[in-house]
Amino acid sequence: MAKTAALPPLVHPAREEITVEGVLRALADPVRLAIVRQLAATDQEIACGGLTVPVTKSTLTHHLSILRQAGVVAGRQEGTTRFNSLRRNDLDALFPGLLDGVLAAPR
Amino acid sequence: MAKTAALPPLVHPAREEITVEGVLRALADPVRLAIVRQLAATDQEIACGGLTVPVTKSTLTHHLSILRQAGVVAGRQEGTTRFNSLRRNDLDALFPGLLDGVLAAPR
DNA sequence: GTCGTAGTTCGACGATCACCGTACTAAGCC
DNA sequence: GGCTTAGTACGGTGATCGTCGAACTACGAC
Repeated sequence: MAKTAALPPLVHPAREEITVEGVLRALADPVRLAIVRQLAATDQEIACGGLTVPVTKSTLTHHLSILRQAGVVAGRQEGTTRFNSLRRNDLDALFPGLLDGVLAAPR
Repeated sequence: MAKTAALPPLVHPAREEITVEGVLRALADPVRLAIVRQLAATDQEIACGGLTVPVTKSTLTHHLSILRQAGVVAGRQEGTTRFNSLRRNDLDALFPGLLDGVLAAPR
């Protein structure tokens, strides 16, 4: 049948749907924090394969899914590649200072 | 024998010992977030019994212990009463904006 | 002394979570 | 067509977590 629009269900919460607790929960994991730091450091999209994390692909997918559902990162599909970016605007608007405070941390 | 100094084992991490991840983990729970919000709202010490949370005393003790170990709250013993306060200075110094961002959240 | 109050400690239980390997789909290239 | 690469979906497992009740300690008042 109509074949296309193949991929992108890719659900993201609207800005109003993002909760502090969800964001905190998402950030409260070393792997996910590392992902967020990398996204924040480059300030541009990074494909899954471009992220440096000490877990397997399936676990990485899991973490990205959590970050996406929490509203921390956005995903954009292009071919077989999924580009991830930080939803800095939304987070700064909702919780001003939170992200910067986290990223300002010593490590 | 030497009778006193009865109280304060009560370990708190030094400011340098506080980690972002620990703080995020501590805040990533509805009950603990409620505790922090109450402490921030009154901006003064609150005894365990003065906190309004939907859990039993033993669970409350557990949550306060986690918050204390993470460096989010400080505990001061006085008689049988334990007074808890937010370590706002330390948190603001380490992660400027983090706490305010969390507290600024809609709910 | 006895009693009540404030809070902690100790299991224990159920739920959630992070992690993995395997199997799978989709796109691009030969 | 077949092959490879990018990433997801599906169990499954072991660990951690939030919760509770019961037993306990410490202080204060009577």
